[in-house]
Amino acid sequence: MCKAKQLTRAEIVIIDGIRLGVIPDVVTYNTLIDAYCRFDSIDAGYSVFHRMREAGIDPDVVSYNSLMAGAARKCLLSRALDLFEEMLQSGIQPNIWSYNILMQCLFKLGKPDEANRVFQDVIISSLDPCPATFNIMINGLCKNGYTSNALMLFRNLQRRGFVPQIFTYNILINGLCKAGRMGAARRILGELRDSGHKPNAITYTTVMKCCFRCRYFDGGLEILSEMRSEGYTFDGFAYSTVLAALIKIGRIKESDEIVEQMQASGIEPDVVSYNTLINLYCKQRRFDDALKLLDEIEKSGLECDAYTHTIIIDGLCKAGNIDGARQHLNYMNTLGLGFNLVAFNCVLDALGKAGRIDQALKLFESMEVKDAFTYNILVHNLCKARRFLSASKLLMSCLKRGFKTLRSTQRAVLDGLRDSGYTNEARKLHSKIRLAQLLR
DNA sequence: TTAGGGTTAG
Repeated sequence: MCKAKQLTRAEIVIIDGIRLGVIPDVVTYNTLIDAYCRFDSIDAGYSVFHRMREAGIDPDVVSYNSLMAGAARKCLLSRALDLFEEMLQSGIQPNIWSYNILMQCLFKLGKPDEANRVFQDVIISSLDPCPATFNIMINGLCKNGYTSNALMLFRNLQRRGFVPQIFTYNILINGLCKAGRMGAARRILGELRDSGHKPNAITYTTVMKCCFRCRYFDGGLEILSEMRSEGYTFDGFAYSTVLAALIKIGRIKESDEIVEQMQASGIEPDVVSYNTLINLYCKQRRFDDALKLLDEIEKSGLECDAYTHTIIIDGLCKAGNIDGARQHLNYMNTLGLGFNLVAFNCVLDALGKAGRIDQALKLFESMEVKDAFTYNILVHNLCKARRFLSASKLLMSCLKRGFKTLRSTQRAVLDGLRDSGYTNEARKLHSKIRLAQLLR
């Protein structure tokens, strides 16, 4: 039975109770508010909240915390802040959890200074901060780019007797990895092991992802096998991470092995796992297998998404079947998936690479949205077709729009202009490029 | 009630 139905049944039980003279109290209502916010919607939680008032029962701090947490979970951050205000105005004293949620919302809103002010207030108040309070602070600081401050807070807390939890270590390791501070991340990982905690699945996937991001693929694969030997169950997320990383660097044989392991582990693939597999088959030019997977997705009750079709389009382009790719692009439009910039960019590049530059230009004109990829692709292909003046004009309009241009794109145009005798044009373009760099 | 993570293009 789904959660919403279970909740409806829970309410029926309460109504039956009322008929029998059992009046629900604030705890019963709070349980329902929390469950509705968690498994249904914040509005459903609100509805219970109002009915509670109508029944003459006053909401308490737990009722407000449940609503605030529900709003924060759904990223309705200003709504959560309004609830905090409303609680204060109703004369209800917020507890440490109200402040925890408030800090979390302020961090998510990109207001670390305000979150820090709340934290300082908590510290000097009579409220007892709990481990989650510190974890929320460390995480919020990391997420807002204040990794050094997060590390400093961590050390200060340790000096004052705070014993970090696995949560704390994971938050910090993730923050340091994302900030590129690998040495510090490694030190904290060592401290985690020394503390007697065992790294958990989250620690492993965090570090593994970081290895892949730094292009340290063998290190990532080692973590994968260590994780397996430690008995951690792998899920679709971990497999897709590894698989996508291997495909990207062209280690196709190892990709096949991962697919076998994934299939043997009995994990039910979701759309993203299917998409990653389709990408692998496309890279191997196994289009029949890729199309079989499309059928399998539909049969399993899942729906192909924009990624699925874009991967197919790119695969067809890379295999030289541009007309097939264009057909699939049209088909994609009929599915109501909307305009997909990546798919258009793939076709644009394929047309250019195949020497069909006029068709590429026509496609470019027809595109309702363009990005840095679009411009760089076309500029490169115009250079390939030795149409350097057009390439230069396009590159300038790309710079004017504030899009990033690749150094290789700039070089292709400048060299081409000079080699073809357009030295004035080359000088003009060069100064425009330098100006754009200065303004960045 | 606080932590991580997956898919496409130059």
